[in-house]
Amino acid sequence: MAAALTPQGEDFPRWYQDVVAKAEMADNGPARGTMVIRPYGYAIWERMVSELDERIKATGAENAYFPLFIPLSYLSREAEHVEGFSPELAVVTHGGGEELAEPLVVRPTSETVIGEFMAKWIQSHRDLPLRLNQWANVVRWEMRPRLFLRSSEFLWQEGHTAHATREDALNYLMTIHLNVYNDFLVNVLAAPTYLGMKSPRERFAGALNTYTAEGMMKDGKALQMVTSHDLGQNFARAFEITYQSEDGASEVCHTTSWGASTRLVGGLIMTHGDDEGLVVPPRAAPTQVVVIPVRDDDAVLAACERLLEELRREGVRARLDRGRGSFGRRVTDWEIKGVPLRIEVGPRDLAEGVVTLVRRDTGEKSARSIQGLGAAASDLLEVIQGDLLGAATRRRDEATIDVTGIEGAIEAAQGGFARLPWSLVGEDGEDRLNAEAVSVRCLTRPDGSIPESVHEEGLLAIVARSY
RNA sequence: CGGGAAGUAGCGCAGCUUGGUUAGCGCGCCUGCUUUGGGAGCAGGAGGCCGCGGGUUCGAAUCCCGCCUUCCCGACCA
Repeated sequence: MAAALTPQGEDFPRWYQDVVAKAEMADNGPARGTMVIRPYGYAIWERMVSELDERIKATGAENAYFPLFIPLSYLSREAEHVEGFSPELAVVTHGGGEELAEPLVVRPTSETVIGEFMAKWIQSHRDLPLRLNQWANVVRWEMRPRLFLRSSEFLWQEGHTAHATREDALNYLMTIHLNVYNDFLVNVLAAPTYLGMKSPRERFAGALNTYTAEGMMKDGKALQMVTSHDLGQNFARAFEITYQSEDGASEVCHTTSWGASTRLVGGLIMTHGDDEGLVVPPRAAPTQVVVIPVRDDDAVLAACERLLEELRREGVRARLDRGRGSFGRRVTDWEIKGVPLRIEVGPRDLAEGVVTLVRRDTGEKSARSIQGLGAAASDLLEVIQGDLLGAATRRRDEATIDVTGIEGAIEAAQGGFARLPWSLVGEDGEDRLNAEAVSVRCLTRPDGSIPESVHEEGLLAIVARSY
């Protein structure tokens, strides 16, 4: 059988492109850096949206929508913010056939507009905390676009909150980072990460601190999966987001922002994919089980239909694939798309009262009784979910090497992550790493927990090549 | 944006060096028949502004200039 995809070991970037194309996830758009997300890719994104949205709402945030066009002057109000973003801004100078009095930027992120309206809506401590989230597209001009990983326009969720105290802001931010993002990454995407704080040079423009979750891709490079920012009072001062406290004094709010984007789809591909294609963890899969009749035979099709109904009764997202080409063709098509579990139904199976189950992650085949198959499939999906997390965690741990200096870190980063004391890095060390295309991905405590400050004693730096 | 490579049918490519009939091949697609337990077989068929624009020439996929897009390596980022 000819390989459908370039093997990962031969050329990983090429493998990635092949998967995106052959699994029918996305195409390049006509303008440089733009992306057309095809139904299958979008269905995976919708699974992510649904899981994230549910968790976000559970923390008390509400969805809203702010405009795509932002007056350029808004960006300028926070000095570091505009400086950080100006290289990647798309600016609209004309509208209705005339030059605009003030240029509009196409939102690269919405701290500024949302800040403006928070200032308007927040009067009293009784209005706090204000917790907003929006699902939107944003534009950041990219020099080197890659489907899902770096596109000039992408989809994301951006949360923005305002709090009375710094303590409340930080507590909430940690709830988002751990109970929303990390829970989603671990339990839905089966993607273990290193949680930590960004080094000063890697943090968001205008933030006091940025928290990250760094995933390890199968080629050993890091991908920032999500981001959460402690904005302190920087934006609150710039946009005059203030409130009157219980004792009547005027106080400046503390704000946060946090986001997760369509980049997660790229992260999913590179976390679990193999030489046969995509591997989607069951909880992230739009289709969890595909039922394939081995031949178009009335008895077989009838059995498939009954099976499909039973699976759906068990809450399994299942579909039937019939008639589209040969059996082998259908099998490989679904393998490339990474559907977690395949059920093959043929006359020989039916004669014995069984069907054949095939796991996408291991390729393992087993015959199971048709009786109670819905529940059995549902259980197996959970096993697969757990096994994928286990395998990804082992890969991450095995490819993380403790080193004692910059040289060792650069060497280790050729095939995975390196971990070393942050005190050994410093400005100079970070320069040397960056010169070798290696960067400090995050700072963590020795026990893996997230520091409160980059100045804490004993922090470790996780360094790697990255996307 | 700097360095490198490339754009010819939906996808992958040949043709270009040395301009010259209806621009080919594999896969895919359509029709029919036979098939179907791991990318099916036979027969017939459809599909091309040769990336875009300009130039040279009697004549351009082929030579020259500009632009656009894609891929790889760097600096920037979700």
